[in-house]
Amino acid sequence: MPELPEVEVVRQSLDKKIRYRKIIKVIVRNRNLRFKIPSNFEKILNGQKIIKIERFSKYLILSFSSNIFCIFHLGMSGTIHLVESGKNNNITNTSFYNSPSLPKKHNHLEIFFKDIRIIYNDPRRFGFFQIIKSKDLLKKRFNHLGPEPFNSVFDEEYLYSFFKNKKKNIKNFLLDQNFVSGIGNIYASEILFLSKINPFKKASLLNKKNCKDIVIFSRKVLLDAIREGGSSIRDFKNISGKKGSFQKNFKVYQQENRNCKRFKCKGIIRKKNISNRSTFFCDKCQK
DNA sequence: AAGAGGCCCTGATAGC
DNA sequence: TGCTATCAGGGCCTCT
Repeated sequence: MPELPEVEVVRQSLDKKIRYRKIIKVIVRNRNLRFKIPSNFEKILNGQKIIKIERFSKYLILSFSSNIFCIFHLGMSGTIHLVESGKNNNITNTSFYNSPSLPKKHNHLEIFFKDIRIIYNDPRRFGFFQIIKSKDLLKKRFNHLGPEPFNSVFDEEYLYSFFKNKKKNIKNFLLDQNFVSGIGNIYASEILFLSKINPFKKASLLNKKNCKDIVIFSRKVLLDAIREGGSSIRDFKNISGKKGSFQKNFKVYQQENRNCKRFKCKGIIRKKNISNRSTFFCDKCQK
């Protein structure tokens, strides 16, 4: 479900609601996620004070005052829900499940604060929670990931030299988190459209102008999407249940058979699979 | 070493 | 009101 913009929207809303708060209770209802939630998870989190909520790529990071960290990932279908109700926050009270905005199945985890709790829901279970015990280990955990598009390291030269002798197509590189972190299947198609690059194009064939455009439009698309509250193509919502609106700005994603939106372009938007992920592009203006 | 392919899971939707 | 096939915003592992 979430790419960098959606995860950032979740981070921002968590920051408003739970920063500086102390965890007073943790309930794990289902430990089965990508990695099993360890049996001492509740004990470790209980009593921790959150001093920061950060994000790297599509990962969220809770920093605790005791210098340990909890990282989590939403996978394809993970969502965080906020329950703000002093009265219903008694842990023995389950009536809040009747709230229409809260899912009834697949609630894996609940974290309680004074007057507030957050619930992690994940039908497909590709998300996960992990405890990281030091700053060094946190750094190591993300060591294999490439820079985010916003990082100054992610520039024309980085792309151009990275692509040298690479036979893979450019779409796959945008999805390769070792090359660049945070871009997912939606934004990859959007970035390539704005850059006028065909998603099937071999990376080694891209010139410097192509590389520069990818840098510029990666940043633009992700920033615009964050400003719009993310994209809600199925049911992405921020933690308070508000939908994002960037899906209204899609130029190619889910626009199969529509006319190309580029000024004076007579092309048609096509959908094709690349590595089993649907890929949208204009058959005329993306070379 | 790079790259292709499969797999982890449930749910919504399309087509018969 | 059935069944089956396909697809979905991610990432990791294995094989060649």
